[in-house]
Amino acid sequence: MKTHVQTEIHEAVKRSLADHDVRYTTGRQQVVNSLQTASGPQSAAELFETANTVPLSSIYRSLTVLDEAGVLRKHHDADGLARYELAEWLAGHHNHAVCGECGTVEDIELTPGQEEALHAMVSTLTRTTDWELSGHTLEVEGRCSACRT
Amino acid sequence: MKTHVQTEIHEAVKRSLADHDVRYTTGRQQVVNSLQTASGPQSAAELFETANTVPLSSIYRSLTVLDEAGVLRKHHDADGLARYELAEWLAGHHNHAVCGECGTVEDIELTPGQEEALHAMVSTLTRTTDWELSGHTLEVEGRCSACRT
DNA sequence: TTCCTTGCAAACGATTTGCATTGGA
DNA sequence: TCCAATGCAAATCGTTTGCAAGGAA
Repeated sequence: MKTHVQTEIHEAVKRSLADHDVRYTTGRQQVVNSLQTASGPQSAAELFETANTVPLSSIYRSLTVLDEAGVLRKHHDADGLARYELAEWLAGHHNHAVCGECGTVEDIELTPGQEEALHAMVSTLTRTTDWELSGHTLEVEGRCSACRT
Repeated sequence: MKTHVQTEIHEAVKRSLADHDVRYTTGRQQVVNSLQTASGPQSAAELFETANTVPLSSIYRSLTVLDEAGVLRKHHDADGLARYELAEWLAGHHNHAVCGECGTVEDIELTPGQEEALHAMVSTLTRTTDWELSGHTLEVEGRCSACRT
């Protein structure tokens, strides 16, 4: 697993979309650009402000297509609002710290050793459940620096 | 942190609600009962089916009140649907397996040794972030037994 | 009595979709 | 050319809320 440099990302996305028989149009590129430069997961409304030449409905459709192609990772904040970020294979694996007070989500990185330990942990679960397990995320909760003050 | 036995739970919930100056009505008790016996986080619609003497809007209101009183834990599935479960201090700590295909969430328990390892991991994070960390959940993703067939 | 709570229906808001038009391979 | 993609408006659907009736302290 490795992180792609910015210029590589569009190529990688284009390939992924091609595999799904969809085009990498300028509207979709704008969405990827915004997500790439954003400091955290973005909602459709936020992306609409960033790239306001693209109508909201198109942004929703772009997000859906990109998500289905495995380019994005979708999650929801405390209010249920959908937020997207580039998928792990594009932006790298990371875990999340969720603020119980304001709902902010911040990316957290573990040491390779810790990630390895997590991975081993998940492996043992394969034996105790009848699921086919593929990935993991450690979600840590607490209060972010802003809410602590 | 300890798990309460079933009969204790209602007492604990009643006390929590009293602290927030709200009553523990029969409608709210039904919601807690359903959550208690469920195998995973429940949506308002699912709770409505289980306790269909209580109208949907009341279930929503009960969930909101119980959540604000710290009795419940709220999260969202892949489709953004809100799902609730009893808070950890009532039902005990556990982790989640999320099916990437159907969105089902199932509770997973780790061994005490694994939980200890996770806890240690979170402790080290306290030193590398400026957050005040309080809890953690390991989210494992994969395909549930039903979707594998 | 005095509030809190409930039921019902109407209102909301994020997201989706129908359909005619546009645009890229 | 041909079909995917777009824009706009209308439709969906989970969730919230206003208001009058019911209930517990």
